[in-house]
Amino acid sequence: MALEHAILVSLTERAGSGYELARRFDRSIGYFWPATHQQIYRVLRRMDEAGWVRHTEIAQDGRPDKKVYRIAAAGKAELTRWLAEPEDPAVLRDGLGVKLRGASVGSPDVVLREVQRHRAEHATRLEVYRGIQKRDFPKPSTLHGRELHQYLVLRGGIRAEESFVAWCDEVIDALRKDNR
Amino acid sequence: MALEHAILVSLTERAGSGYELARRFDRSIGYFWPATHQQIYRVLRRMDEAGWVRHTEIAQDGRPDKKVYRIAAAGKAELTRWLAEPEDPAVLRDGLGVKLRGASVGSPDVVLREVQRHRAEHATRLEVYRGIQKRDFPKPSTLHGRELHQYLVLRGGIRAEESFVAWCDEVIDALRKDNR
DNA sequence: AGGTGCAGTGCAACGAGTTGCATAGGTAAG
DNA sequence: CTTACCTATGCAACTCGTTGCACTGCACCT
Repeated sequence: MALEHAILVSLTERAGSGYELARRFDRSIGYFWPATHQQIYRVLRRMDEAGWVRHTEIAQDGRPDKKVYRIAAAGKAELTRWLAEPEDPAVLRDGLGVKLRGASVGSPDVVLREVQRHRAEHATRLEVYRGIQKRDFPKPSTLHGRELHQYLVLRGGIRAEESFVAWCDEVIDALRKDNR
Repeated sequence: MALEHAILVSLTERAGSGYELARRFDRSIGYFWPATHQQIYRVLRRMDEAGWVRHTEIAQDGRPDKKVYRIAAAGKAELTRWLAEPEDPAVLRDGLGVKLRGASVGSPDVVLREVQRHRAEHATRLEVYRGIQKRDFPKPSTLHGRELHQYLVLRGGIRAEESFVAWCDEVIDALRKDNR
């Protein structure tokens, strides 16, 4: 259960409201640990009760009030504890693999089109990641500490998407040949 | 919700009991869609009630009785329907990325060791997959239909693990250099 | 004037996945 | 002889994640 920890990591980078955190997850951490605003609100409240974070209510005009959360000492301790704790490696869980395995039940053509769709979506994500790399990390060899770590996480995303796209191409090619 | 469909795909390959399906998931489909026996039993019962599968109780001596499930016409129809339905591409969800991003909160050394552990585990999985490839698909160019599809799914697993191992190596190298 | 979208927090219900436990007889190893 | 593991199914309780909805108010487009 790492959403708590993903939020804590994000809060060490800077404080923020539930809404802001949800946006941040959409744009960066969420590429590796997706979460909706609902989950984030619930976990923030839980962590507030546990004393891992503190919040300050901020009145805004023209906009609803917001609660800005910042990490507390107990939260930082928990984060440090979790970082040292071994975790099970992530497992692959992809419905496309299941569909491919079942392709001969229906018509393989239908599955082929689905693979093409997935290829396109993964290629789009890949381009987004590459854009971030160009903009935010133009000179990787000069990076250190936190920035280096952020860069390396992005590299993981890029590699995963590259590998996915390459797999789709292999599948598309093989299915086409088999169809003739 | 694809566990239903993963089970249906497995049952089209051959009939089996909940226990047998759980073993099968451990060894093959589960590499791409993990499931515990608990989930499988529950879903089998639900599908039985829905008429997607039928079961026959089989008495065994020396062993508990078992219920062998086979796919019904409604199940096959549902599977065909699902195969044609577009699905959201899988998202990456890896706690190691979160840890890496938080590495500078604790000591980056601790996270480095965790990355090394993950590298080893992924390398082991990769070897397992390569073993299966060698044993079951020695001549990929001769494959057609269902066998080809199974091979391609395995290729996906191999590519994913290769890419993961390569990423770990990149991270390990970069963290070591940054530490000096 | 009306619709869409953004900022902001939240409830309620549901579905999916995890963990611990129970039962029960057989077989193999120490 | 006891311990441990395998086959086989299942309940109960829980956490995690998803979806739909509600309310407020401003800004922008048509």
